[in-house]
Amino acid sequence: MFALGYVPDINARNLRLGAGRDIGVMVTNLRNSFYSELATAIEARLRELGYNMILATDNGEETEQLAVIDRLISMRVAGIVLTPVSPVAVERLRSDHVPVVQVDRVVGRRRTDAVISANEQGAHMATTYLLERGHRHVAMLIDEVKWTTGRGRLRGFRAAHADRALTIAEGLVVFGSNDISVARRQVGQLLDRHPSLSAIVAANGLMAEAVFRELRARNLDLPNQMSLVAYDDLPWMSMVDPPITTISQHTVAMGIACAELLVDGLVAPDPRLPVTRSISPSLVIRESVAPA
Amino acid sequence: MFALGYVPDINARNLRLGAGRDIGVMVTNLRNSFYSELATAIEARLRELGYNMILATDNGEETEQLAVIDRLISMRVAGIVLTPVSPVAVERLRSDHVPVVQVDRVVGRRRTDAVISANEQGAHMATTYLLERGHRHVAMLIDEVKWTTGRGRLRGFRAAHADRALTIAEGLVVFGSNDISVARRQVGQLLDRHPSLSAIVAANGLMAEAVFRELRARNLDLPNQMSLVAYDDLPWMSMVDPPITTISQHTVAMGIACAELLVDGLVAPDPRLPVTRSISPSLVIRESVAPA
DNA sequence: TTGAAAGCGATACCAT
DNA sequence: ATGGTATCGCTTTCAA
Repeated sequence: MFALGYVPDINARNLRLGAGRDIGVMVTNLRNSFYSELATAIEARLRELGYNMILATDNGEETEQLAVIDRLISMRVAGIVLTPVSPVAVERLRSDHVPVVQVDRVVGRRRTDAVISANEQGAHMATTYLLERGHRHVAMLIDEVKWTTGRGRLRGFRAAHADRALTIAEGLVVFGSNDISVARRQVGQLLDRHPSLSAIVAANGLMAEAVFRELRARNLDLPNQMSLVAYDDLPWMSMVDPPITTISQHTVAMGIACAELLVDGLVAPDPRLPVTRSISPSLVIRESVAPA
Repeated sequence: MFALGYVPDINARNLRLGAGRDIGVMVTNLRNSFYSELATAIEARLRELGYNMILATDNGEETEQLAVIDRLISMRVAGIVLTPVSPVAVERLRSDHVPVVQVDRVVGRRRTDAVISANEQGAHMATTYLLERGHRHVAMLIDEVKWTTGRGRLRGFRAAHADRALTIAEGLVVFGSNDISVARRQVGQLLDRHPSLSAIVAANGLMAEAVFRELRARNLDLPNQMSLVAYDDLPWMSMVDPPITTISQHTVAMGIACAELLVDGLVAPDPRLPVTRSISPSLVIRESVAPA
């Protein structure tokens, strides 16, 4: 009989030490592969750095996010990485002196460490790619502008037009629902009302899916009758015909940055100023864009 | 100043009580949406039952699985749901008296609670659907038969032929690599060597992707030159053209069953015999099959 | 070098 | 009812 079977009690250890080597990671959900890839990358890097990830989801709901935060605090995690939903959640962590890294978007007035994608730059690239190919009636389908993510993407879309002294016609920025079937209907309306439209920028994976499905349902030829640039490189985008040109956010790099930034703050002898790491996205060119 | 800011220490509580209301859930990875959907469903049901999920992944590696198990045991979780990799992992839990539910596959001689999909039945349905449409040279592309999952699916494929007194030609069962590019090459060889082949059953999502990509690369008309039935209903399968006919495992139902089975065992006054819940899959008919 | 004891925070129990 | 106290297992400290 060898010592197999004995496993130290982490609870006792954490209790004695006040905190352990667990890091809470909270994302919106696991179905969206942007989040699950992000979590996977964070976990891998944390492990290398000697920490464990405690993964939780909040469905993008403020109440759930607050509940999860309480749970993580009660576990005395050493720090938290989260896709923030509400400034009060972040403020709660700050006031409890829990090291925080906000990822994907940033909320609140007081700054914390953060890892974001350069959304404005990404949308600018996507839009410019279309304008360069002669498109003059380009729409953006976007689900929200209440977070930095959506705001940045919309800004990039506008800036790309402004750079070439082009104006965006009324009604070409449409705010899509997160419910895919209503988003599809919105795409339909857009198509009906703007016959001159020749290209669409979809501000995230779900919006891209709505556009793609509606175009196919209407038998519109992608890319010849309508061009599409998406945002986020999801698995289906390389499988469909034609494969979709899109902006990749380099999710793995973002996850690695989250882990490193958090641990860096943890081991720092004294508090430093919050730092924001911005990861540049890139355009992955496939076949969903044709010249106007 | 109200009582905000005080959060009880779960570590102290768990230490005192010996175990808490945390349930460990271990799956292979989070990128495969079968697993992430499963985890999501388990978490939702656990939460309703008053438990928290601690999610971990093991990349299908025995050493990682054992390490994760130690970590979960050291946290004194009340029980564990896992997609098992190795009998020794399960035996380890058993000998530590940790309630276990095996999900998706079952390992080891000693039985524990388990939730599995009726793999044989699913593959039987998929194969029969093809045979009924006149296909006589049907291949199965399968990644493994070392687990109950793959063994069941292969058995179903064989049984469907046997039921109609049909034989499966030499070389029509091909063991595909988990590396998608080598799996594609294997599909290519299959196609080259068996010109009479008219349909393929892909035993999981990855194998289906390999078939789909190789058919498209060769400009083979799906379904008219080659029919395909997949296993697992992944997001891309409804987006491609033609959409893929496949076997849905009812992942959400499986997750719910895991949570309920585990909690049932937890609250039972005294130990009961292990129970296995088998969830019947169903065929979702789309457009990747044509008559022979 | 080795060993004994204090203390972390929540809980259960017992005594008041 | 109400409050004081021992206890869980681990780490740290202090003494022998």
